[in-house]
Amino acid sequence: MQGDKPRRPYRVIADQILELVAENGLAPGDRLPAERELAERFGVSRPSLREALIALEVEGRLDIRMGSGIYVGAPARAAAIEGESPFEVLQARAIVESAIAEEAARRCDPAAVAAMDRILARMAEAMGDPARSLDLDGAFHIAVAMGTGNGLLADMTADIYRLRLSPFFSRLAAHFEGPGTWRLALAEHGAIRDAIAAGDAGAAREAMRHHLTESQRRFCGAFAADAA
Amino acid sequence: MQGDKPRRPYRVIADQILELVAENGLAPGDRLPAERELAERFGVSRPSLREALIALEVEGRLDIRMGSGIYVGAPARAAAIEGESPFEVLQARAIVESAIAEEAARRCDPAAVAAMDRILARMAEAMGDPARSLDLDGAFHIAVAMGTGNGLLADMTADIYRLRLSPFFSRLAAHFEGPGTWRLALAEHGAIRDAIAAGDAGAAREAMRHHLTESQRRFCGAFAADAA
DNA sequence: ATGACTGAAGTGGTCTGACCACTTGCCCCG
DNA sequence: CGGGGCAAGTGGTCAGACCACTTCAGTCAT
Repeated sequence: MQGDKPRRPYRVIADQILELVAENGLAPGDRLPAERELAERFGVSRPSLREALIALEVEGRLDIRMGSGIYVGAPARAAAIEGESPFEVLQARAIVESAIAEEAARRCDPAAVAAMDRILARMAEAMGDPARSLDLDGAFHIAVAMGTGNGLLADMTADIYRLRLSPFFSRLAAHFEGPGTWRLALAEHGAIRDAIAAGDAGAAREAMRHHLTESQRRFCGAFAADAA
Repeated sequence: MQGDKPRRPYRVIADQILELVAENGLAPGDRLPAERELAERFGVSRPSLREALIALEVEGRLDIRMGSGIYVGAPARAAAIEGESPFEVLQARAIVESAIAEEAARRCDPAAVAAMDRILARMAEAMGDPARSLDLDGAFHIAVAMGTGNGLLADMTADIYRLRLSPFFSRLAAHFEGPGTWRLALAEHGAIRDAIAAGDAGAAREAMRHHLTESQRRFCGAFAADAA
């Protein structure tokens, strides 16, 4: 049972770094202590510390300059990522991905449909494996976006999906995701695929909205159970 | 002037990893070679290789499991996409922002409409100032997204608009943006605002699509002039 | 023949200590 | 006062060792 995925070790250190930033009231552009000092302070080796720093840099929270030091990054990106609630994520997905599915149906690209088919086949095989199911769920949504032939839309879909994968969201989702719900999702995916393959823009839009609305409904049920 | 920021060393290795994934047709869930093998293959030390792996994990492109291996991550980004072309940006905007305008009209939030009004008034005053017009254009689109009451949608709108502000895009756009076109844009914005205020979802959707399609048409004209 | 347990091999995670490349600041000289 | 050089401090990388975890294969018991 996958349950709660253990936290990545570099995450633990990364959080300690963020706490230090907060405690010292460091603002964008302010300099953190040197790696050697941070490593000693947190009681870890420098390579381990660096892993955490790189994670934070990738997220835009830090800016690392060779020979110079480590600086607090520009806030815009970081703040945005923290702020979204699961409901906002789901709502945004319903709005955006419905429009994307509609466009994919207009274009009706056989290669995209073939990719969806491959993913659906693998989803069917992966029913007992929640992590795998989740991976393939994301891949399916990206494949739909790829069906628009617009790389930016695919990127955006991936970006929203990534929010779906945040630890908080995942912990709650674990309550309602199982073979039963993945079977439902698979059927809903199939309906989306069929509408796109048929070039039926309205149906594709409705199928995607239905899928994400149902997902939201399932999620709300899980949230209520979590609160109880 | 920031110029070209030198590439982060772990990025270089990360890109090599992504190439390897692409060359071998690896799909989500597929396993990569072990760290030791990858480090040898790329001619780097294992800690350096790990830094790249962690960057890719943070981005959701890889999934690293202790004792098990490195796997291609959930929503593999459309890796082939280098940079979004202006046409892709405009198309994506038409698709996504139309859906957003539709949702804003459904919600019909008076505060959002008031915000749009304020921006439109300032746009009218700013006709002779292209930079100001551009700022206000962006602000208007974000205000529409705020009308959905969904912070993530507002963020996404801001993110796409940011692409609109890229140097390449701006250079081309400068050919067709002037008081005449800003007057047209203002009128189009007005139509969007009116549809949203009236709670007419269909009209809002069409007004936004018309605005962005017209913007695209104006842009295509500029592109042709640039090529000549 | 099947299932469970154990051990080995392979995996990622971490450390130490050394060295390299880059940046910044200070001092000296013209 | 300005420019150049050097030292100190910074991040970047490496090699080699060891640890914790996972997976798979083989063996034993039922």
